Amino acid sequence: MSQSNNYLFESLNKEQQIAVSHFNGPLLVVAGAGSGKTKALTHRIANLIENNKVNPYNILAVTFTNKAAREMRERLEIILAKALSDDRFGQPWSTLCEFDQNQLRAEISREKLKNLWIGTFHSLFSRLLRFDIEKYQDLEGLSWNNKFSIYDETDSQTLIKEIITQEMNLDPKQYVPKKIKWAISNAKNQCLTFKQLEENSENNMDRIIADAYKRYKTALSKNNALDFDDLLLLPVLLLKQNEEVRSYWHNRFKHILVDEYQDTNRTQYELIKLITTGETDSNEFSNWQNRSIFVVGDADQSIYSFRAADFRILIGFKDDFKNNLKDNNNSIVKLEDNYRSTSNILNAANCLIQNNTERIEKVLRSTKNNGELLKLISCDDEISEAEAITSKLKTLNNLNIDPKWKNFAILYRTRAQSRVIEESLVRWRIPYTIFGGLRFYDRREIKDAIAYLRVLVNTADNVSLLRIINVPRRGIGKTSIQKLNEISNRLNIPLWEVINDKESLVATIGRTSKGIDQFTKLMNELSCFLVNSGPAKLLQLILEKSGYLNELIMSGTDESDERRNNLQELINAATQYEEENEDANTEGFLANAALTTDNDTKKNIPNSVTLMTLHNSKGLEFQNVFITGLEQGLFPSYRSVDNPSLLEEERRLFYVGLTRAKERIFMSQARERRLWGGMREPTIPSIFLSEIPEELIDGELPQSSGAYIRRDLHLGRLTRVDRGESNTINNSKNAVRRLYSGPSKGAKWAIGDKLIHAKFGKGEIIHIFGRDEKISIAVKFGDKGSKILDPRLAPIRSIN
DNA sequence: AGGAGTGCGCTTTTT
DNA sequence: GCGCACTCCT
Repeated sequence: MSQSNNYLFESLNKEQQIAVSHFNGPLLVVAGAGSGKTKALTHRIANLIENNKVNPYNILAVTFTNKAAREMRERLEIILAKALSDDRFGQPWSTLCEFDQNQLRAEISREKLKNLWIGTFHSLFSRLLRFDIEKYQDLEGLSWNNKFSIYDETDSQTLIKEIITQEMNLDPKQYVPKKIKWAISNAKNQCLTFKQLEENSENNMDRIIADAYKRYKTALSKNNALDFDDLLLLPVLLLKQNEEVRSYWHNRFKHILVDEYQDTNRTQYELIKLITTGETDSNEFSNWQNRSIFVVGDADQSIYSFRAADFRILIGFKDDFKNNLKDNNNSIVKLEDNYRSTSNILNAANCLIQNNTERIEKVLRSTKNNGELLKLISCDDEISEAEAITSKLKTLNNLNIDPKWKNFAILYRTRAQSRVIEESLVRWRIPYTIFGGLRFYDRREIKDAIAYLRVLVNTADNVSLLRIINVPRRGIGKTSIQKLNEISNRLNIPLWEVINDKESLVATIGRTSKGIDQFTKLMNELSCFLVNSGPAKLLQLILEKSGYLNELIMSGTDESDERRNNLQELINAATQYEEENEDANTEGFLANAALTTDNDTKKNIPNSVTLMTLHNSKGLEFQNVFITGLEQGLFPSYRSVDNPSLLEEERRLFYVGLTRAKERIFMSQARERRLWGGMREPTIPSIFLSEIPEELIDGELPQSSGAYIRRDLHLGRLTRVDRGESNTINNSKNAVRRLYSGPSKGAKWAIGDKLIHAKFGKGEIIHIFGRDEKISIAVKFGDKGSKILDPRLAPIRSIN
């Protein structure tokens, strides 16, 4: 038997084989771009099941995106189906017709992989909560039940705004709900409760955030709702406090795999640790018999720290489980063979990323030839940049080198950059698909329809209730709603019950009660269908009986037609959901809808150029890649130019961009650019251009025009910063390099050194990160607090 | 109660 | 330049 499964290792290199055959204990797989990490993951799961005889029921495989989860499941199905092919049909997989292949895959999926948990963090742990949330004992006595709604960013922001303005009576201009939301989310992602936030608060703002966090939590509980962050935080709190629940999941999941480990945040990390070890204090754990934790990631591709992802978790993996390891050296495997890009591209990427201080040393080894040089295109302004890209596209297409538009991707740092490029593509009639933008489930009509479903499932959900109470119009205005809300709060009766009580309603608000009566009647009628009808039927009924559809038909505009189409698509999605899930119900569909983006369902224009942000390009590959807007203040972003750790993240983003390309890289830069519709401003070429060896670059060279845009720290405004010397620099390869030689080149810094900064004034060095040329210094500036600076870039000079 | 008009503020966004 | 959120007007 075991012999017959060697096929799992046939197509793997040595390091991949080590990763795949790993069985007991922790293993970190450092997987460079294009090194076949999905292959390692899927083959390992197959190996666990086929050779180690692990029950799929005991395996937990976690990803960050639905797309990655789906891809993993599909590839796993195929691997296992291949193994079954000989037995079943007496012939190899590749010779089977598509129908037989699909049959076999369906069988694998239905039988073998039925109990395998593979999915995103959020979907898997919301599933866990559906089982166990009622066992959670909150310190403040708050509770949830398993019909909970999942609030998206908009829903929770609505709630927070209400808390800030109504409950706390604060000025939303001074305390911007979006920022408060961000701060709360950040705390939740660090696994911090509002109490901890309160204790650590240093100023008024901190205290207000902690207070808002507390009230927000109460409000969520009142609505029987959770936000995205709670789907991870609550399981952590629950697993910590409830030994029984913890040991149940610990005993179930004996083999845990995490993809894109560099993107985990503290809460996700805690979660993984709790389930892996089954202990609240992981240092006590040592029994790795028939148990493993297998994480795959690349610190150099960590680009989501602004969402609280912390790649130091990956770097620290080795130490996390150190005490428990028999053999420390076996806890890390590096996949460095790259099967994607030419060696010129990889050399450029390797050199660039060397400039980062915080990383795990690794290189990308090419398995291909040199290929072409990286092409640098320098343009007058953003319009000629777009034109230059378009003309390059046309040339390559006409030369018949790459006769397909789908082989091109145009990447940019900010969405705003796409418009000019689109205009140019339209002008030259080049088909393109723009990636990202408004999510399907973020559309107004979709959110409305979903809100109806949510209220039917969970009548406590006031955010949804208030969204639809007057949609379509029932003549229920702001004042009546305010009154009803007041009654609800005063008497501590859920809003739904207040409006569902006809008699007291007439007594309190009189005439407007007619519209509300209409609404509650509708909802009561619809709720009869909740148990016996699936979500598709229910949606159909909602849209018909509420008059929503009618209103759209009556208005008859293009926009309303589009909305109707979208609603039809929502019903189709519900139907599909029912078909794909045996025990499909409306609750499940709602969870699915909340946690699904439509990037996968989006209709792509066939054979078109792809436009997307650099962030969106992670995990993809293209034959030819354009990286645009390589200017200081744009890429790297103006928020990062004088912050070393943010700059390192921008550099990783550029690294991600470079490593998307198989054959060719085009980098473009404009000497002047119009930002936010203002004046055209001269620019400085991106520092990253100077970090790629000259001999790898072919191109018209960037001219520096001597200014870059950055945020003025005092005014909070964007200002143009002149660099006197840079005007004199002309067309020379050294131009870019010379620009960054900065005022403090060659200066040696030590802890305790005193210096003066152009903006922050006098300060003292309290810590030094990195060494040699690549240091950053932590400086304490009297009342301005501490900053981390790059001594090569910061406007500083030493004083003694 | 709801539509038109004005002013402000601006990165990236797996879920 | 553009979206949005809030205000004022009807």
